[in-house]
Amino acid sequence: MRLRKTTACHFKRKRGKSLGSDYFGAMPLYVLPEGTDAGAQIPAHLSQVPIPLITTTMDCFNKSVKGKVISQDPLVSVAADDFMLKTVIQEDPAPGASSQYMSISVVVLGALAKEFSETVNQGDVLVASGFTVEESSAAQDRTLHPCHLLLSGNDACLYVCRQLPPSDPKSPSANMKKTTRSTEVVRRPNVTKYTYVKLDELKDQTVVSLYGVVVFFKQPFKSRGTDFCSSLKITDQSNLKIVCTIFCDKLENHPKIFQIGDIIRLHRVKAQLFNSSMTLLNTHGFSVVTFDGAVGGPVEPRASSLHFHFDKEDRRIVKELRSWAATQTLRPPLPTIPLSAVQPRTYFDLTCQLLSKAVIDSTCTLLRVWDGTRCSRPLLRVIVERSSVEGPSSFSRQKENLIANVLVYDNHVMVARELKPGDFLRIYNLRAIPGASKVPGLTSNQLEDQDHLAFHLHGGTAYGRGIRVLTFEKFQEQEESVDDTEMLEMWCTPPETLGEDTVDSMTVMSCSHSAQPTTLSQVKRSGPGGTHHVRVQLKSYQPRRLYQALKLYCSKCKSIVEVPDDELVADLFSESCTDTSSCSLPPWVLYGQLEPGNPNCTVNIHMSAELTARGTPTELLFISGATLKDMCLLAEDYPNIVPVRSSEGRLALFDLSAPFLIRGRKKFFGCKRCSEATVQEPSEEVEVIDEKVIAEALGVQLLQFVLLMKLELQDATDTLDVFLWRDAELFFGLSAEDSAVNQEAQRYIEQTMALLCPPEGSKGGRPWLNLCLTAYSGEDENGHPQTCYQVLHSKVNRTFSTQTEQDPA
DNA sequence: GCTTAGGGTTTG
Repeated sequence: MRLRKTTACHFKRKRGKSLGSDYFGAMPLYVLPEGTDAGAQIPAHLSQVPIPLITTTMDCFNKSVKGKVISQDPLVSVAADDFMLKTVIQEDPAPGASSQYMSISVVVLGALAKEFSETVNQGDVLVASGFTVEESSAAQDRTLHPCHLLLSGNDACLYVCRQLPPSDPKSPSANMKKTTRSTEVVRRPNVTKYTYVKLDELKDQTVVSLYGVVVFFKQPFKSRGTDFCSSLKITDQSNLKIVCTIFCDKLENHPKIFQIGDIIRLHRVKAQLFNSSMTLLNTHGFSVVTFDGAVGGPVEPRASSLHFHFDKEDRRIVKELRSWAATQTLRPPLPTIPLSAVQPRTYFDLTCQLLSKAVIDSTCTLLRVWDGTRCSRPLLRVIVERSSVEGPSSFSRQKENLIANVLVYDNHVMVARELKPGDFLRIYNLRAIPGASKVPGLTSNQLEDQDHLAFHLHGGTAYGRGIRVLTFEKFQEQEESVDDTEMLEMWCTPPETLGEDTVDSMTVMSCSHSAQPTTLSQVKRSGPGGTHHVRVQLKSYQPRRLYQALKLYCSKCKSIVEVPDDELVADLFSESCTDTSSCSLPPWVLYGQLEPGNPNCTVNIHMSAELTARGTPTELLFISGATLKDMCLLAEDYPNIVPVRSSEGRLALFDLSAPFLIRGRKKFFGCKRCSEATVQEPSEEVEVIDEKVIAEALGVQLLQFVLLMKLELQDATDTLDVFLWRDAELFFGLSAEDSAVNQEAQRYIEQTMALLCPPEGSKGGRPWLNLCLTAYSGEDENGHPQTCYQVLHSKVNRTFSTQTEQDPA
């Protein structure tokens, strides 16, 4: 078994260091040797839960779930260096057992998802731990569990047990027995070394693999047969231009081509002579990967299949083709132009955001879009019935001036049906048409708009005509090339708030900086030392469970430590209960015993002579021989309980793994590093006895409860991990100390996070947040400098009501 | 299992 550091070790190493963004980073995936029994290799503290018994209310601590990988979706890149992957695992049914809910979806997030995609094959046996259980929104059948496992963050852990191939895949007898599907199941990495041919080496009826530069492409369109069809033309250093046709029933398996100049790698395509020209057609086992064509840009494969071969040699070929292509005139001078640069009667590609849409008739759909720029010509208004509009049916006058009405026809109507308001689109071969052209169902008052521009996407796929929904990264890439701050602002502003007097936000800032709002990509470029105001959405946050966000902070040595577990504390106290050795008492102590509730224990009470002299003997009690439960019961009646024990014949405090003080429901802890604890009574001068006074008297460096969360923020330009820590109490409007003991407060924080980051697919979407960020120099886990970010001076627009609070400790 | 399309001189 490949051993990795555990998250606990990871944490320990970080103690006392400034907060780096790796704080929640390490997520292990263990690969067990082939053929081993997964069960024998899994840590013994994990107890396996059968898949049908999984519920959202189960305690996931030290639990594991085991199953065979029966399907895997491709790795989804949700942001730079952040990934998501969905897989389904299935448990072998016990003989005679019902087959209900024998399989469950597993959603893996972050770096673990990437590692998973590179490591795990269908058929492997998986053991997952450190997961949470969520209700699944996916359509369910009787075999698939209505919940899914979420593996995210620190505790997520996967053990992979490889299945040995049933036999030599190359042997003819094995091939006879196997279906196409099972060859995929046992596909091993690194078995095939591909050789790539140049376009002038193609021979009729041969199956080859090759690289090329895209010089023409159509978005996949529905063929008359069963598949979608992608049609493209590619070239390479041989300067031949070859038409390539790809049939595939799944859209996601089609080449992800965004623009002319993209690099494409094709595996297992067949060369065919057609009309005396060589053409290429996909054949069995076909796969495709594409890359951006920009010289010097990152070589990031855009693949749909989970298993694809990619190595240094591929990287070299991509770079070589890019350099070659740069010397050719392949790229159109303007790949896409903004609305502000559109000329009447021209065809162009438009990158835009869909605001609303309306079906006009069976052959025509209206898309209302904008790209943040103002068209130099007035835009045609198209009036449609309110009831047929999906999305807002009207916008303010100011917004209307920015909105282009795009009429899409025929085959594009089907594509338009799938679009959702808010989607970012690229519309290829869009035509700008002046005047009130005939639009089905339009009223005569449209004639007023004779000079106004309308936009048509004609039927058919000629000239690459089509619509593509842009992924976040693609949009971001487009964004980076825009050097117009006004447009940046537009892009970054949610449509529903632009131009309105009140800019809604779930948060308000209380800082005095006059910083102008900026984008996350600008924040990233600025480096450490600055303060920034951003308008963002909360994409995700860690940890998901509030108790994991509660930490203890030492203001002296600046370290952050975990809150000791109640069970461990209880064990410590219980252990000392059995210790009956006597000890000498300090001269200031008055001693008494309590009626033993438990015959094995003697609860000893020690009081301060000073306080007794003042007439308040029970204001501070030093208690030994009591369990945690007893201590807590005493704390209900006495304001300050200090747990003590006998150590080497003397009265002593516990090791600081235990609370040094219990006040009501609150437990207070001391810093192990900064405390020199001894049993002492408070000095004479003090009037009010509180945790600070007691800590000082005992030589304990008091630890402060803090909330520590990592938020992943997003806007249209980028994503950014920031910490919520120093001002977390301000952010939520309640104290971390209270939230440690108050269930209402805990629920309030969890509800607030759910409001800021509603689950996928919920109504209303993610709210926008105005936040003040500070950038500072921190360290990563290797002690290398790294810029970290914190949310400061920002408060959620919500109030925690303490009315329901019964016991304010 | 086979087919689909085979770029294109757009035009509501």
